[in-house]
Amino acid sequence: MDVAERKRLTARDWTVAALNALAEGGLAAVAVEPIAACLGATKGSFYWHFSNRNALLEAALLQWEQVNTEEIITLIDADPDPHSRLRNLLNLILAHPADPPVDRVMLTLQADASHPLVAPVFARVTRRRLDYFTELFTACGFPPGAAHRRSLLAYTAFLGHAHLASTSPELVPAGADRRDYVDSLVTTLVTP
Amino acid sequence: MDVAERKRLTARDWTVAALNALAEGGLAAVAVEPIAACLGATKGSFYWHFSNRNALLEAALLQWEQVNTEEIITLIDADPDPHSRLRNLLNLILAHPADPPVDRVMLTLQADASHPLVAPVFARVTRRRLDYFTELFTACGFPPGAAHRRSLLAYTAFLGHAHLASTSPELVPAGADRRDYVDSLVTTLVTP
DNA sequence: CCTGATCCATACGCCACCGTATGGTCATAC
DNA sequence: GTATGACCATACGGTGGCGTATGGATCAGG
Repeated sequence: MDVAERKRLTARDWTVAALNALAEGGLAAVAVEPIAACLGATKGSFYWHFSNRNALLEAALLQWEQVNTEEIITLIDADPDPHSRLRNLLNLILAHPADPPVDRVMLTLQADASHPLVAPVFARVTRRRLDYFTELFTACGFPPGAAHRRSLLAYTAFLGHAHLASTSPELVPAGADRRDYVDSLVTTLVTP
Repeated sequence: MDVAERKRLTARDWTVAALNALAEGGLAAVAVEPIAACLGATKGSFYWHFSNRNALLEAALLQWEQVNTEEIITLIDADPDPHSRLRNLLNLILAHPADPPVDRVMLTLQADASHPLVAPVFARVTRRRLDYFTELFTACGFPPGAAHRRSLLAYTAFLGHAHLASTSPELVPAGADRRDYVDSLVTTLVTP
């Protein structure tokens, strides 16, 4: 939670902390004073690195967009086989909540999706992810319409899975059950 | 938004307004004074009907649980054919956001799912909905394991669909596309 | 060492919301 | 008609977060 015993903070420290707060308590938790306390500092430090709360929010959102979408796509794109890419991606994003990367920010942000700073980032991320899924299904040989429909199902299943895993982790398959579930989902998405 | 020209308010008026606020702006929007203003009243009225903000929240959550889960289940259960029930249910909950009943409260509440008043209601609703899906697939002849897996896919697809429809309605199929999408989803869920 | 720049703490005013206290209004019972 | 109780407005103190101002600390270069 805290940053050990560092005396001087950097702007990045604040955006990381803000992103954690965002994942934990939603947009309302991105509050200067609580985050300062959590970092062992005060507002005086914050207002040196950022002009105001919105600037922090903006930086945190951009960082989220970068880390949690673009980096994952470049990671997955390393594999040359489209079927492998699809399987790897689903296996990654349908991870059990015990593993970290269920995208909690996407969920907590949903409540404030109409916020002027959130909306554009949100729209870009959604569009990018859906387009990538469509690209994957197209590479697997599906015609445009079918590829789009399947990408929709894949992405909504991911979102719902993240939602469920985040609020009722005990209802989400784990271990061998999870493997079976992912396998059957991949099969469902790739056949006919 | 407002309640026209009624002079006296009832407790139900407040819970309805609270539920609207919840769907619009999340848990933080369930604030006494703004809702009072929205109802054309003041706090003095509110604290006559409720002991405090938590009481209002609790009432609103119970009402949501009742209207948005139990009533839908009893509505669907009127049909004797399990396949029809499944189709009707999916057709209802995968409605286009232009139609009302996409469950926005479920989404905005997600951000504060760990709130002491929200968590139990949330857990009950999730469990109830998943159990009902499982019950449907069992009635359709699936063995327990498969029924559970399919209920999981159906419910997560619904959640993700609601999420997507709420934040990027233009990316969700409408009209004839929607019918095709629901049809293909029903087919996918009911075969093998 | 001294100085300037960087980084941060403290103190302040502001606003939004919670909850309380108190008194006013209005309908109905009698 | 007036008394009672249901219903509501106003005014108040308390809290927590935002943003500003100002000065203290710390470090690098000369």
